[in-house]
Amino acid sequence: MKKPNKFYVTTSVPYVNAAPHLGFALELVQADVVARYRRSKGDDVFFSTGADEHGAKIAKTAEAAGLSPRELTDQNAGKFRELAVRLNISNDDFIRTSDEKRHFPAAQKLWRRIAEKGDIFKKEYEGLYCVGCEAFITAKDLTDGKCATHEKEPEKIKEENYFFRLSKHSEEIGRRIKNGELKIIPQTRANEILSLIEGGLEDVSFSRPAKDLPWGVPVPDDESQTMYVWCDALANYLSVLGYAEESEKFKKFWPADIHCIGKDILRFHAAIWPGMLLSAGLPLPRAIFVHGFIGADGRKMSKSLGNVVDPFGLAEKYGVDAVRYYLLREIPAYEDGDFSRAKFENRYNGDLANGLGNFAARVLTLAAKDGKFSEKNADESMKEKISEIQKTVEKKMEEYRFHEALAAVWELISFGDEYVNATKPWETNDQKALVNLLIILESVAALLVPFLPETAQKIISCVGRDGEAFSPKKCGILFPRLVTPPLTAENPKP
RNA sequence: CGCGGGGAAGUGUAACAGUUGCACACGAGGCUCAUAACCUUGAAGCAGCGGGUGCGAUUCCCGCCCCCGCAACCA
Repeated sequence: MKKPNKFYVTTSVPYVNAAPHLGFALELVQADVVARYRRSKGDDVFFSTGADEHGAKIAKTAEAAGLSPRELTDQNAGKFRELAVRLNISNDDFIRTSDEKRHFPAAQKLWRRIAEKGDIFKKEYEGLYCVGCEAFITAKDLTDGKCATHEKEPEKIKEENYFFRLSKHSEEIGRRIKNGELKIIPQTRANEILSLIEGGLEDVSFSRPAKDLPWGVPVPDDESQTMYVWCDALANYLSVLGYAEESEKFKKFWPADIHCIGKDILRFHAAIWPGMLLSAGLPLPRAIFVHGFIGADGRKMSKSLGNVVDPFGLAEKYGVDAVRYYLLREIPAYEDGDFSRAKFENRYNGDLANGLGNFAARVLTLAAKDGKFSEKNADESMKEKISEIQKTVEKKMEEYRFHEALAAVWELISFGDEYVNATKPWETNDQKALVNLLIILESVAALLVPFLPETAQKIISCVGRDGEAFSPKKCGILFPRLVTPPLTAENPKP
């Protein structure tokens, strides 16, 4: 028997400075589809997500809320964990960077490995420090020599930090990306990062004085310094597997087969992270999948605009699979997308209620009347279409084009609807047609398992296959059609 | 000259050097198993602007305009 492939998929670890929003829900759902798809192909999958919890911003937010950083991050990380549950995400683990037992030793071990290679060095850093921001700022934050947000002149401060010699690995990183050992999807993102590397990567700041940043992972053998984000947050991909103790899990699953990330953190994952791994002598991830951002009503989603979409509320109102469907179908996998109530309800009614739901209902109602069927009565007329769609879905999934994979599945639904109209089983009671329809419906459901696990399962159980026999039963309404008041001049908002 | 992405029916999208395809919405017809759903069919785009190369450009090249990201911790 063939040993199953191992497959390690991750989301990034979101910064838990605030409650999760729809953008991270997108990442979770995309990674989940990958994980479920690989499992369905027989791979041995490990799927991790988690939370990035350190840094000055968290410390500040906590203070403002009258909480300790620990209290705040417990609260917020809890929400992210809950989001994964709510969205029916099949992650195998959830790693928190504030986990002193699991994460700290891994991050510190990685640091030591890099240090042993001579790639960490101390350097005096001189910069403009704004007391209001409690952070270093750069020239672009200045207006008339003053901090744009606090209207104060920044002070010149000298600080001693550790740096990581990223520059040394520049060429090798570029080489690996070019030859496909580190694949970046989509290609445009690879081009972007390559052009950056072309210019040579600069060394990056790797620590902060502990007095300024007490909330973080201590630098090994130097209590006066705390790790800056890179060696801390990125190390989650190792710590979740038990890197510190070289566990079996780590040996089996590293390197990651795919990191799912947002475009904003591409640089860190495609430049700094590979640089660190090269230095530490660890294999590089095989691929990085980069999704875009979700806007709301055509604008950027942001707290200050007050248009942040809450994924919990959506799941509550429309159901988990509806949210998953929207994210996977409406948002182009490689690009930015948009969320609006109208678009959501359009997709819901058009594709889920009228499309999938209605097709399932009509087939099952027709078939349930007669009770029992045997696959032997099926003919070949629709087999070709089914296998064509299966092939398309497979191909699209290999390229992580989730929206196009779903579009293909809906082609099969449409084919099924046409088939019902053409064969008129309610009139002819044609057994062959009914079995064919059950098989089409079953194929649709099978293809949807990674995308809409709940719904797919429901359909599969209603189709009622037992070996070659089917005993279908009515399924109830899968997605009740939404009735919205018509948009009129007097009533422009639903 | 910082880097990159994009401008196509009302909206959203795909492919492509050779009569622009699809989806939703809209019009007409059909059907009645189904969630007023489904099927057929129609109308609707001189492809941001200007130039170049070609027998021929939406597609390749150049310039411009507009939008949007990134520019070392916003998913």
